[in-house]
Amino acid sequence: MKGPLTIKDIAQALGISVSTVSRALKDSPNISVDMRRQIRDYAIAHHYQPNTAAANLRTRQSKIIGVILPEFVHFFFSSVLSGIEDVAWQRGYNLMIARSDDKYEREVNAVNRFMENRVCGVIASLAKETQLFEHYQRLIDNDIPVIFFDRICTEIQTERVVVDDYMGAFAAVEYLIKTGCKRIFFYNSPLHLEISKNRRNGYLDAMRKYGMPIENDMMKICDSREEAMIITPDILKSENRPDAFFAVNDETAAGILTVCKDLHLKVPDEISICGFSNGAVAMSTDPKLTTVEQKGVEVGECAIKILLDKLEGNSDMPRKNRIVRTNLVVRGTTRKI
Amino acid sequence: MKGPLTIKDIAQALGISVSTVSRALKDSPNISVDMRRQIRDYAIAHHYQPNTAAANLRTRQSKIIGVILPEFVHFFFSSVLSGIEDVAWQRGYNLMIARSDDKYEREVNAVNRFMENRVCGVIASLAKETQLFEHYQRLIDNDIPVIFFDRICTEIQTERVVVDDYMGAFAAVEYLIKTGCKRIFFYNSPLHLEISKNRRNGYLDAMRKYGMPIENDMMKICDSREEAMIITPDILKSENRPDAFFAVNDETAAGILTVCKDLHLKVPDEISICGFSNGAVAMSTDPKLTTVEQKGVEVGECAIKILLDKLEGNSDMPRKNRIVRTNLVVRGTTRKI
DNA sequence: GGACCGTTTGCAAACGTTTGCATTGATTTT
DNA sequence: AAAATCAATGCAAACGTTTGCAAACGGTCC
Repeated sequence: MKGPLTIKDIAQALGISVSTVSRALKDSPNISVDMRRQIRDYAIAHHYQPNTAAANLRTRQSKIIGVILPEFVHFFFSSVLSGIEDVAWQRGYNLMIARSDDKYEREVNAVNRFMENRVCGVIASLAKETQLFEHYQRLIDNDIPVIFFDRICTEIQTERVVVDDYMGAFAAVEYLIKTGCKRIFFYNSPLHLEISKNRRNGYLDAMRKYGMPIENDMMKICDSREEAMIITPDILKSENRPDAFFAVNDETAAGILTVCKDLHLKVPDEISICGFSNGAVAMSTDPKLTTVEQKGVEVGECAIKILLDKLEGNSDMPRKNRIVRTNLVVRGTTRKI
Repeated sequence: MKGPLTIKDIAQALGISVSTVSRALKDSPNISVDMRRQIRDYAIAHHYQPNTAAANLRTRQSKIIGVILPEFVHFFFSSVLSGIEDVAWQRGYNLMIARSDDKYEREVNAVNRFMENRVCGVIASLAKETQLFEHYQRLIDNDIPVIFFDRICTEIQTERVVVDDYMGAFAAVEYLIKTGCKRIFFYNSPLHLEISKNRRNGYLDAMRKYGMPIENDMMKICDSREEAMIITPDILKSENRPDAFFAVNDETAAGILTVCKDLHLKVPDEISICGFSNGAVAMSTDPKLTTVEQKGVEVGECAIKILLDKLEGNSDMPRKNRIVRTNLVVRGTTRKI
């Protein structure tokens, strides 16, 4: 019946009042040092664990931050989560987590639950499906700051942290061009995502800069290994086949690579391939994948730092967007310069 | 100053008492249907979000379950998390998450924070470093059920869910033997982990069953690509070199594969390789990796189902351990039978 | 017309904290 | 010697729920 030890129990045991215990436990200078020591000792000896729910109720603010990710089994997203966890942990915050599974409905549900649990802030990357944003607006309206990363929402006025998709794509395509590729195909994600637009612009600008002809069917919507395995063979068998692919993630690039090998096309001599992410698969293919490194951990750290600074009022920097640089990791699926 | 809408606000607005509102919102039959409708409508119209912290305080039990993982950027662990999230979500529970980073200290800290947040249960996989378990015992002592998975703790009396490491290893090694391998090396994780012992036993029993000679230096402690890249070359250059490797995870297996190719040894003709996990890298190597599939999602689902059933008292099944079967996925790094 | 009953609602205490303010002694000032 | 100051502690209300119990109401029964 009796739950865990409370400050009331401590007060009773020591014959003092709860307020004294409460203050002593937070090292208030109002309490004499030996009283503080006495209380602290008792608390430790009896494994006192403050009930944060009660404290939160009273102070109307929690130390829980909500994180919404499209997927967990995903190199980039789990890296971001690692980054978030690391600094949240250091600064005494807890993480509540939800997975949208790229579904709008689940995302809305996650937001609702976070509100019910009175998280003090939210970090999110949009589900692919999501096109409405009132749920996030509701958070903002309730003074719960929201930070978007990667799959950001431009319709809501809030901070964002993204990877430099434009420059990543630009640099990759430029490298392909400089190593002599003439016909560079681009496999991209659906275009309503900001990241897709930015990568597309990077691709296009690089192509234009070097006066490469661009045809519409050089750009495909394809962002998984499975899709790549399906659409790539036909493309490679056409008379006017590409001599390079730039794919939106490493899995897709790996799929392309597999198809190339099946068709006995030499990589990188006949076909160059470049991915995006630099996850575990990039090191496992043969040859190893040239790819754009996306520093997930850094993105996560950055997002939570912005959030915590905002929460704690250290927002000396009112900058709204933060761009984490990408960099091209050249390996075996592209030629040398 | 005024925070979110409370039942008190609703009561006031409707000129009724808070208890009526509270009961109506939980569809108590004590409240007349039109009163219930009225209250519900108002609540929805004004986006009422119950304050779970307050409710938890009163009822002394939360709907938050704590999850401790060694790592997030890890195919198996993130799969497990996915499984956990999925059924937690369906059954109305929230997830609080922590990463031990394989450090004992961080694990203890995570447990403490979970206790402070009054999670109703914990699912954990031990950090590699952990050899003391009083922190988990403290949870149990406070009636917070703990379920271990994969890296389980045998010193604590609680439920566990593991993958069938023994049979996974046995089947893999048996397959290698049946395809003609004679000298099978085994790269394992440190032996204080239960999973390592079980896989070792699977390896040994399979070897014994077929009368294969076992030498001590055929078993190495090596569970990362980097280590594999370091120790494997020497092994392959020795006069009495192995003709097969069984590795404790896919990354390690991929490392071995890379070394083999560097040394121009034909896989699988001269050397067979089998991994463990069946993650993304298993599909990306060339040839694709033969590996023991470890159904992470299933493990996660299983763990949380056991936990929730226990919490909700549907523990009609008092079984303490649950073993999720593994199965051998034969691909290109082993010969055909 | 009083006793009884069932349905619907309200009262008030509790959950474990935090915190403004009051109280208590002790010490210093006038 | 009374007044003022100060440090240390206690009182009590509040945070937003839940829930046992009492109250009110209308009706039914004898």
